[in-house]
Amino acid sequence: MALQENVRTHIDCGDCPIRHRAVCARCESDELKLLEEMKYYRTYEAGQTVIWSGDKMDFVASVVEGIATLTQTMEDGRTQMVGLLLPSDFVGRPGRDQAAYDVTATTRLTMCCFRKKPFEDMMMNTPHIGQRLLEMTLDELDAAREWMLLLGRKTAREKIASLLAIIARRDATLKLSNSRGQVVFDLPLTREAMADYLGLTLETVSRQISALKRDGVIELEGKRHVTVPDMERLLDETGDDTDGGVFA
Amino acid sequence: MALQENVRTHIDCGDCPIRHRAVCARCESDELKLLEEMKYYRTYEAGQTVIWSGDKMDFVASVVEGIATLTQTMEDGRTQMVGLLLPSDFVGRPGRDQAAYDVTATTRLTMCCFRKKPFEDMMMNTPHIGQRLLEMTLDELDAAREWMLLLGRKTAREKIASLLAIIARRDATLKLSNSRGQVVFDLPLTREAMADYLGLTLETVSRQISALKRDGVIELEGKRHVTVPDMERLLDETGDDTDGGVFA
DNA sequence: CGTAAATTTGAGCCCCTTCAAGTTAAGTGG
DNA sequence: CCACTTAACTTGAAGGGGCTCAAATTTACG
Repeated sequence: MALQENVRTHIDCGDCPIRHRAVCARCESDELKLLEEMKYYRTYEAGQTVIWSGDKMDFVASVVEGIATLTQTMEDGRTQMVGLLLPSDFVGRPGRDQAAYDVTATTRLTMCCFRKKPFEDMMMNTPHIGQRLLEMTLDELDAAREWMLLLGRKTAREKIASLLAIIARRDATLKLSNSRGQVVFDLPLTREAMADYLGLTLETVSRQISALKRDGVIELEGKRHVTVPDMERLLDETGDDTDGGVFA
Repeated sequence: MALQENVRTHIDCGDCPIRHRAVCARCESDELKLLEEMKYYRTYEAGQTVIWSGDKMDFVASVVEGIATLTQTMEDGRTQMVGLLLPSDFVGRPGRDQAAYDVTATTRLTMCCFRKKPFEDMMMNTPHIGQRLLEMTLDELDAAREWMLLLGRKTAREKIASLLAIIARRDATLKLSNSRGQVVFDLPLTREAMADYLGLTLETVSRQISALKRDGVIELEGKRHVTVPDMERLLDETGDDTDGGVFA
């Protein structure tokens, strides 16, 4: 079992939970057939490293289930998370054979991997994959730029509120709770991972979470289970446009 | 002349200085012909706003000459630059009709604009444009992530050194000076623009530039003309891997 | 129940910001 | 050509937000 634990039996693309959002979203059934042939599943335990920066990558992949992080590290150990990978997100870059970032599973993680060479060949011949990948990459670029604003200009309190709002919003769409009422979710990240995401120390993260709790913006059960009694109130704390934008 | 100053006569794609690096880089001559029909040039003076965030965008464009910035602003005025647009860089997003960021010319700027609808149609039919755009977007995403590390984890001194190194390196490739010896260039940005890029105040930028000058890392003539006597030394100050990477 | 990891909390300090003033540089009109 | 104006930049002094170092507390788990 030890050796086999990160190998999974084959799943039919038609039954895949990320079928309509992943890089394969636009593929026709004949294209899916080709993908079926080059794909394989791998699973990782929480905390396991999926890829080390600089490693040779002979595959690209989609996150099927679980959460992973993309991080960059300086020589002296300073670490910055540069991406949070959720189900349907894409890992790896066609045309590059060495990983640029560390990829780490923060929960149990299942990935749908494609052997790189066949995948690249397919990208050349079928536009649907490249089109979808472009769309996803543009979305990621927008997310990265939003994060640049957070890292460069927001206060610690605003940073925490922003992170909580993002997680809350994501969970709200999944659980279809009324997004302006009470929202409940579990933090998928440790305080240290949050610090690495927000460009803070873990102590500051802890202090600001305590402060938000003290001020009634959030409620905590244990360390990870969060209740947001008033989403509007949390959004006020992020520093972002409140109205959500007639134009946005 | 006032009304006409931002309109330019037609330039043949074959003679275009960014022909081999822009979004059109992979196009065949028949594809270029199609682009010729939907393109037009516009120029802007230094300081002029090209697009306001939220504006309706009926075109996408390539920077032909000059430098522009992409910035995001919070309600209270805090601003963060999220991109620096150099010749051959692409502006706008196919499939989106409202600008997500402010675009401002920092020098005299010439752009090659494509009417959006025809451009999008062409992307559907000719893969070369989409392929190149994907490549460029992935590069931008990498740049944005490198910037996240800078914003989140670097000190003010390291931030300044990193910015100078990027500009120096870019100018070095253009002027083919020996990249490990003396490098000379002009800063294309004001202190305030640098501050907005680096997530600092303009006072801190000024102080750190003075400090680097005092320490002999750079020499200044006037406010904008910079000489780097020892590029290696400057790179040491950035906090990045010195060796440049056997693996990188 | 015991150990280690995750988290919280405290105290002091330092880097960067804020506020303020002074200096340099680049026009502009007389 | 020079006074005037304004934007860009530099420098100083003081304060604060987040960091560092340290210890206590909670939680997870064998």
